[in-house]
Amino acid sequence: MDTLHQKLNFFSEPAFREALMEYGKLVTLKKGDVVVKEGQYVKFLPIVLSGSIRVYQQKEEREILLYYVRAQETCTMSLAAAYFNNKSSSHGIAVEDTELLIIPADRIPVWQREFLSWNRYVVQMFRSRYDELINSFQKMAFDHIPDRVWEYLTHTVTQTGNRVIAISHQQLAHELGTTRVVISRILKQLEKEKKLRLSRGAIHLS
Amino acid sequence: MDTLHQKLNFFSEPAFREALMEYGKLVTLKKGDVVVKEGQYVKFLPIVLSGSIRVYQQKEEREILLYYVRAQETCTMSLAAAYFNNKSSSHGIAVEDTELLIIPADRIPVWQREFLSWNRYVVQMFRSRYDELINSFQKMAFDHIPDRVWEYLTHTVTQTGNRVIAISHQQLAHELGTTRVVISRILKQLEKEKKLRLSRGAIHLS
DNA sequence: GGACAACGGTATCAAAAGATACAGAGGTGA
DNA sequence: TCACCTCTGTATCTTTTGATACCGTTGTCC
Repeated sequence: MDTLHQKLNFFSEPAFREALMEYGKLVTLKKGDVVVKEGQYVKFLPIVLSGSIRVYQQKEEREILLYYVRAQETCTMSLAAAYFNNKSSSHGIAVEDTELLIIPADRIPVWQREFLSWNRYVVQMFRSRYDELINSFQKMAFDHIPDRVWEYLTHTVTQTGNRVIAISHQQLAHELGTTRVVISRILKQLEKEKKLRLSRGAIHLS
Repeated sequence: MDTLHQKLNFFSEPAFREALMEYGKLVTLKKGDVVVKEGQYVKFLPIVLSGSIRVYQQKEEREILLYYVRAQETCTMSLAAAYFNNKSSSHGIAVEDTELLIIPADRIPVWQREFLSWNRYVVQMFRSRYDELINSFQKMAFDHIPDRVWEYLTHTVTQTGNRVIAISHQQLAHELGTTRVVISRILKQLEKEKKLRLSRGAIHLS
């Protein structure tokens, strides 16, 4: 088991790591636990140490996946909301067992000015979230669903290092913003092309 | 003609306005002038005082509109690039005559820590750009093109306060990421429904 | 006036994706 | 074992959107 101090050394400034240890509180979440709900004030900013959190918005029955917060990342939606003391406009749910360091909201503006590490970290996070979103946007706009499905699958395999993806067609449809029937159709086609094998609740890439 | 000082008083901190006046340089652009090109290093951060700049990305023949930088706003893409001394991944072009205050890139991390006004401004800008993009994303994903066209038109009318919109079908198609024929079809339909009148190069809302 | 380019109208065809419906397979718990 | 729920396969039909092609109009520049 790594110590907290070790887990934080992706921040280069020692003084800043000290501050994180002093003000941060370690929290452990079980898969499915809710981190934030829409409408709640954001009093603590989470930094993920291990595991991952799914952040999404809900508008009139529709769900929009914004991003996953993974190890060493933070949630920019929470950050912005906390900074201005606004309510959250998103939901966050742990998709697996997750360790968080939570930071009191009032530290944000202080550290923002005090620590270069933090400042760079924040700008970097905003930037990469924005880039991610542009990317999804572009795919949504220009790529056909079969391509997006295939990309999702290969991407997941490289991420997890496992050629077996445990997901139902329904969930996958949800991730890509379409319907189950469409996904089943496409997956079946991919199976015919020998690119994968289907089984109940799982997809095996070839 | 407003003085520069007056134009900057959307920043509340007087000391910060002083810094802006000291380090910033006023630049005037003509419609069509290029502000940044993809691949260029970003040495100056623009803050728009009047007019507007269109920021977009170009990927394999496709164009993605990111946002317009309008009065009192800055370009978050430039900000992030400048902060990390990266090349720009976007293009920026003045869509009308535009006044800019340009700030040397090295001021950004300094002011970030020195002035609360600036700090809040930056976070606020990141947040609203992100929200905008989520919004477009959502519309792109769930709304049909006719609805998006109509929304674009009414939105533009309220923005400009003018019921006449000077835009060609081709341009409009471009804005919404579709083709001219589709737009012509839809506009004709809206005209039949008496919601607007068409003329060459312009659309008159009823 | 004539050449030319941008703009707009419309028809036809094809592809992509969504909606709906129904059936069967697998797993679980009483 | 039976009831029940989730997951998957598949067929049919419709809607939406894109692609292409062709033509007339308008405005501009020599």
